Amino acid sequence: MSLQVYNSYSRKKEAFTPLDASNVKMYVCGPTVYNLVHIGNARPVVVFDTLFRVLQRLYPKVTYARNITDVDDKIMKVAQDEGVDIGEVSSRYAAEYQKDMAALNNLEPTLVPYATQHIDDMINMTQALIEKGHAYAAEGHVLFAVQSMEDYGKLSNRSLEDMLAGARVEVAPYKKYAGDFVLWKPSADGEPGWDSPWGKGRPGWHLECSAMIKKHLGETIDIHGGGKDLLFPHHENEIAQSCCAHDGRPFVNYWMHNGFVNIDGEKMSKSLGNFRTVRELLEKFDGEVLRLALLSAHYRSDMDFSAELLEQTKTNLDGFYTALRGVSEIPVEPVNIEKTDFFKALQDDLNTPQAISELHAMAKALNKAADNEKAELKSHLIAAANMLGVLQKSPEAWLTAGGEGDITAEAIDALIIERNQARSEKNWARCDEIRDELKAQGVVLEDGKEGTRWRREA
RNA sequence: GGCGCGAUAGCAAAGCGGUUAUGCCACGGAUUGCAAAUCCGUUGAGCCCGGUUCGACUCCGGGUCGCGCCUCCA
Repeated sequence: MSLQVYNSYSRKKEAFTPLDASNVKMYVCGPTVYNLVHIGNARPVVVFDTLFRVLQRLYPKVTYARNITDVDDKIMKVAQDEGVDIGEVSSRYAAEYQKDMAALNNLEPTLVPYATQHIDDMINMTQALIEKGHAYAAEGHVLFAVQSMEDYGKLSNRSLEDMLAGARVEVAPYKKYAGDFVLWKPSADGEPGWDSPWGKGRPGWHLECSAMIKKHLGETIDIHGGGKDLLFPHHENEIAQSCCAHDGRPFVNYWMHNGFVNIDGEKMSKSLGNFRTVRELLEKFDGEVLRLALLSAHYRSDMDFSAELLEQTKTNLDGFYTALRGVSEIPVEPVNIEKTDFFKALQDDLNTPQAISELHAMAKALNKAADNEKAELKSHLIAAANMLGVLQKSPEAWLTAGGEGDITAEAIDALIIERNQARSEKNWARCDEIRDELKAQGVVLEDGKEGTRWRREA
């Protein structure tokens, strides 16, 4: 079976057929960089990074772009509060974002376009939209006239009437129609801005994605991803801008949206304040734990992020690493995982829970394997885990890594030597004493055929 | 008000119109000086009410509850 993806636009699972199989094009909405990101912001990154890995396995070349929004009112507010230039705020948090995403084993996208480096492209697109009768200038603003587009609202499945009926915002006086949205807005003195045919100003939020996609990936791309809260208005407006600027030619063939990360059943969001930053979670949990936890639910469903989930995920990873530790001397050989149930699960609209279940089956098979089967089974497990972006560390390092204040490896080894001496003398009382002492410090001893191993337990 | 999503065992979470999901936890057994790890096994499920069907957790209808979008948001 080939790759199937759920397309938000058709609201159906569809077979994936790229426009150009020699170069698949994917774009995912990145962050607005004005503070540290929370774990909910990390979900689309991990999800589409995983899809990126799957696509790379299936196609010779995949061009994956994930933008950075570095001009925005929230960035301006932070800059003003700190008395610095917006560039200082945005470059600082873009760097922090890069750091957090790398800690979650996300690959670098092929392209990371920045909004402020595409102002000309945005102005050009805005001009084209005005010329084609889809936009108008008013009081220093340029607005997109949604009524000029027949299919407006199709992605988010809503009609203009319905939207306006439920509108909770006042309509700006310069809008000809309440649903029109801003392509370009004026900047006051002291606010960041760029010269344009409509005066000094800055782009509206939706415009950058349309302009950057056109510039770097072309008029029509294969996959566009993001959180489901972007369906409306962001992605709806992107479609409007791009399709209308390109005389109705298709913009995106497959729209994909991930569900939310919840805390206590409620959406985590910066505005609600109930968020957990990736940075603070990384203090307690390895990036692989966060990543596997995010992949433990199907990407389209909402998931609750709890300490229990993370602890359970940590236990699972310990299990995988324990299986690998037992075969650490066995070399990895090249294997083809495309025919495995694991890879089939990923090809079925990125069914990561199913894939993880297959990972458990692989680990179990490895644990039970005869010596002559181990190399192949180990190689399969590692190749599969690579596809999910986990099990990237050495088992030894994973299982023995300690934090500050933990008993040192040297001290543990010394006690093990003493205990082995006691064992040879059958001094079981002393043996158990040492075991208990280490256990109290979170260290578990495992007596095996080839001597005593140890690992740390949370 | 409009549009949409979900409800699966103690917890997490999939597939599937009929045959064990899986993981964590719990319990039993093998193994071990004792453990750990591992293996084998057990308990335990599908919100409610109808309908379709030989048969429904799975399809259809109606409820109930929870969540989301319609405003910045991954």
